[in-house]
Amino acid sequence: MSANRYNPAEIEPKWQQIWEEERLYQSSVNPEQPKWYALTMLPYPSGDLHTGHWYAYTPSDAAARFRRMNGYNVFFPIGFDAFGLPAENAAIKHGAHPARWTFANIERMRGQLRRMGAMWAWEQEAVSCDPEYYKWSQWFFRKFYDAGLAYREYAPVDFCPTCNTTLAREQVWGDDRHCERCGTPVIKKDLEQWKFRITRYADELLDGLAQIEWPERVKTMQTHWIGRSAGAEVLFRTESGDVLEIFTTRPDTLWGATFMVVAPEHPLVASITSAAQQAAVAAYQEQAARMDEIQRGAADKEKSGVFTGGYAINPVNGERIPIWIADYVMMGYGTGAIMAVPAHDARDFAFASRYGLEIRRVITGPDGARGPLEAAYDAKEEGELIQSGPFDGTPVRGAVERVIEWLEANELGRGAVNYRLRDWLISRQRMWGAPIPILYCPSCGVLPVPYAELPVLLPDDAEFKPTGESPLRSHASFRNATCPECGGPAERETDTMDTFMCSSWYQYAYLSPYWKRGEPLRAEDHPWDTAAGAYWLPVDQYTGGIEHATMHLLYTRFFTKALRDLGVVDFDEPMLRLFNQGMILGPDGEKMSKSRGNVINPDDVVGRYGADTVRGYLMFIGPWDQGGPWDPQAIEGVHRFLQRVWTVVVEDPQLRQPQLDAAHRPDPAQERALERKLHQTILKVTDDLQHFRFNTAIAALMELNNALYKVRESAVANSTAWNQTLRNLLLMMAPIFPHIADELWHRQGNTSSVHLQRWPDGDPDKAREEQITVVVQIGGKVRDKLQVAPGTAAAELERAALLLPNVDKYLNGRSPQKVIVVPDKLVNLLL
RNA sequence: GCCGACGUGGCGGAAUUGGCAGACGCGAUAGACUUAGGAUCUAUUACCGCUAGGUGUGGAGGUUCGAGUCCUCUCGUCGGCACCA
Repeated sequence: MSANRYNPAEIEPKWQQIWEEERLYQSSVNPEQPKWYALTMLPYPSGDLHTGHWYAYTPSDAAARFRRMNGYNVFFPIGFDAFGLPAENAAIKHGAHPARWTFANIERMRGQLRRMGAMWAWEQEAVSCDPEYYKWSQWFFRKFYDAGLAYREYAPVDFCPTCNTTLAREQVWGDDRHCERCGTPVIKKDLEQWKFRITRYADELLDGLAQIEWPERVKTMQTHWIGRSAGAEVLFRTESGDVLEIFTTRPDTLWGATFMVVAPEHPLVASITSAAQQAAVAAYQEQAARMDEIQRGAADKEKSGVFTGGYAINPVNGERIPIWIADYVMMGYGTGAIMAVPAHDARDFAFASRYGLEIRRVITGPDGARGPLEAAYDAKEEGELIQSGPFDGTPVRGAVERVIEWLEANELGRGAVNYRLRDWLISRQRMWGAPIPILYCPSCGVLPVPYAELPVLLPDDAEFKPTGESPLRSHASFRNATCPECGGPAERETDTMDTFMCSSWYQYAYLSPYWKRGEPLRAEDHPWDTAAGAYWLPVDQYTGGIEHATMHLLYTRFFTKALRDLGVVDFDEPMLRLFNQGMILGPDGEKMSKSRGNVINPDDVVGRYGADTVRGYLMFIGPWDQGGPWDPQAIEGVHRFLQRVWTVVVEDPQLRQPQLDAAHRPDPAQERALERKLHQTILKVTDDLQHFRFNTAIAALMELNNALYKVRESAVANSTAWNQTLRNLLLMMAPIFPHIADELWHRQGNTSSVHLQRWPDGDPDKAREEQITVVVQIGGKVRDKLQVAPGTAAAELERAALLLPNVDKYLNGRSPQKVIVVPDKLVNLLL
């Protein structure tokens, strides 16, 4: 009897095994077939799969399966982003090598991932901490180095005191500038660090957004992050004759500059400062430097600054204006110096108000106002320039461009563009990452490790101590090397690469994992199988969380553009389409966390309901990009649905008694109704799945099954429509509920997998209703309804409406002044 | 402070171009079947009202024959940026 009950614990492992044995999901290059590279952000092997993984992966699997049934050759790989700090922390705690911890976790997670029943191409799995993987990460570094895209710089950098490493700017989050990983506020340090010249691609990273189908949210975040602003660089001079260059987006307000502000760290401060102001300036500089360590940019803090005692000459009008230092001017942006135009800049206005500096209006108000200002007026559209020498009377709209031309003609400045984006800092003072392949030779200087000597391997005997320092620094045989130039002793770089480096190219690694395994590398190698790349690349559909908007998703775009310029790829963007799923929350609507005690363990729920139910429930909660709370009761609904599908199929009257009494002929109208419902469902589900609307697709499947359920005891169950509906229901369930679909598919007598079938075609003619309801309103209120054939003419609808008894009652002898008829929708009679 | 998204039953959420608000599911209520039911099946379930009917998509206005959907203002929640000149 048990064989006839829905028992996911029995059928799910069975089908997973069959699929794997039959290599059902391994796809290979086939030029005859359109390809679809479906990619989902790879997991970090933290040790346990959580509900968030299920929420990210099972819908993306359903989407990939749907594509496959629609005739695409789908490549859907998986791997592990396996470098990172937790492994190192575990090593310190337990004394085991990070590799052991990592590979044990990977092994465990492979099993958990398999239980999802996803169509991953496991044979092409890639693990980023495998030397055969990171040798290519190092090869890319070397390529970037040779191309001038990787460089070393001594500069102030963000440092996380908990992770004991520097971070890229993208990895510092929030108003308290905390570490993206551990939440600790970062501090500033001056250090020698390796960076990638992502800023070289700033404009292209902006422009490229136009050619990819990514969520606007992500595009906006990247646009803001890159922060392109156009303006001018203008050459001021100090009284002592030094050039003091400023950047401004409003060169049209140059005549309104009443003072200048330079960053406290500006190199000219010392020479500008007068003897009398020296003490005050030094004190302010010291205070600013200290603030840096704590929090310089506390947003609503009142502006402060100190007069240097020095003056500059405004090149456009020869005026002598005071130079101040203030911490609201940053050394890291523009030139670290600004002209202050308090009349037309809110920050300068606040500063000038506090210190009693002149506020000179140089743009009239929209109404022509020329009087004193109560607040900064920064409009660019209305008004004209005043007190601006040759530009008096110039409309402010377009004035920026005209002033730039004038500055260039007079050699006082030039048009310039600044970006908020900074170069990508990739050095990490941690052991568990890909070593940066660089050597330092006392006589030959900084040298890249020769290609043939890659990879620079991580030692397997490193000592892990809770000192906070990378074990590579104290590992003599790692650190001591031979100079490839002079053969003398050299020292190895002990910093490793940011793990975002490894994940910037993993979509390529999957094509031919561990390419050229064991072979020495050469500069002219290609880092993956070019035949596979030519067919599969770029990625057609990428899915993952939005938290990577300005990290991974920016880095991988940069990486691809850099590879294109190196001749490695021939396209501009790595991922053509992106979808960001939302976040699954605990039953209390809060983020799942151990401390809150609201964690749902996927292993438990899979054990109770099976993977298909969990998959379906996660997709049923709501729109995938919205996320939402896990409701431990609502999952029952999806489970019941599967039970009912099971019952309909397994207890199919035709399976029990194929020849029903000839007297029990199905009612043709009922049969047509079922067929209609089927085609409506196919059209709906097809459209929904194309757009990741799993929740409404499942609702439609439930409706279809309810329709079947309602007539299963009737003679309709002995009709072609019934058979067709049952068959197509299973086909449509296959992407979301892969196990039960295949099981029932076989129980229906089919021999090849449901996952090898073509997606059904919905027929709009068969889906069309025979009768539709047209609402009859009087004065906008629904008073009656008409049942008519679709497409009934407006005149006919109006005539029929006027004959309705309710209409007669409400009109009460009056005749409508106006009649609005929308065919197939409504008749509105206005009095 | 700036930018963006979102506010719909007790709950998660549905609603082409403006055209029957509340699909589907959870929960709830009643009944059936049962030794039992936290299984299953059937019915009901936005709110007020005995009915007729009225009221309802965060709030206030507006456009329209007609607004969850469009416009203006406003409140709330979430996310991004944070003196970027």
